[in-house]
Amino acid sequence: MLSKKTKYGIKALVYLAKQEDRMPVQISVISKSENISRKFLESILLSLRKNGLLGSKKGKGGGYYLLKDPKDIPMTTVMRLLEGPIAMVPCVSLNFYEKCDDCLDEEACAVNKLMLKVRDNTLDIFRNTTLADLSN
Amino acid sequence: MLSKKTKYGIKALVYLAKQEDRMPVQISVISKSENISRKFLESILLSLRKNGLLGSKKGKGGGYYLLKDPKDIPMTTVMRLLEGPIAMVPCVSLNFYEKCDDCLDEEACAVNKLMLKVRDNTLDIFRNTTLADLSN
DNA sequence: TATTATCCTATTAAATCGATAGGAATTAAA
DNA sequence: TTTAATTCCTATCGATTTAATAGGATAATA
Repeated sequence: MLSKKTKYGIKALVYLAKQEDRMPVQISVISKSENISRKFLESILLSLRKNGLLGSKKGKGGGYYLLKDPKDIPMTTVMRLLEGPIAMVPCVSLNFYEKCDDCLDEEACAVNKLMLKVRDNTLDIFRNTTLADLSN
Repeated sequence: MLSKKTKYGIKALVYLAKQEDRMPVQISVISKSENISRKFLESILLSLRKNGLLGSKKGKGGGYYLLKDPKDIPMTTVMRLLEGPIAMVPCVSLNFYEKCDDCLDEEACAVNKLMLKVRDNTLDIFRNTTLADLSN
């Protein structure tokens, strides 16, 4: 299940992607428009800034803005920052790989086999969808 | 992320699917073979029996067995019983649909749009993979 | 009757999630 | 130079979920 953090994060990023200019948008504006708890959204945007996706400006007229063109931000990046691994099990994860301790032979594991297929497909979608695609 | 319950459940089902005969297999046999906590596995198999996937027999020589031919058990069934919804958000779920309370217009929602694609692909894989496929 | 299993309910420790609180730091405008 | 607006940061909290364990009830076999 997708966490609310991820859900809200995507909505906020799409909101920012829809801005023609790159003027800062205040947290409260986004939170009202998207029905997201202001404080919660604050922490989400902060983490997206720390991870290099957003820029921010303090003080009056401040807010958050995208650092790159929406069409250059694939959903793989967004999902990994917000939700973490795209794979459903660590043993098929590209960026967060971990061996299972119960599993002796990864090649022979049914879960591994199945979830590898799912990951490949999901990855394909996220790679080929950008923030720009979602904001049209 | 896949829960251990689901992971263990799939492994146990595949183990049972590999049995040529339909003789009952004891929990402890599976738990040792697959490195799964015996008590935890017990509760998992019990729930699979209550949901009509497994049969059981008590007492000496007892255990669990599949009620159907592995090739007639698609992973959609298995996943829904063990993990619940296949969709990453309730608003794109076929069997567990729920409206988001923050979302006014589902059609216009970027998360909905994206996760619908993911669900379609994942569903396709689960529909076209049976327990028999995984036990080869 | 003894033994071997599943059945059932309850409990628990740890982790995660979603949200909130309150003030520090910074910037723009009056 | 002051005031208002806004992000920044850390800490905390309650609720839920997860993974696992415990212990006895029930049933089947030999």
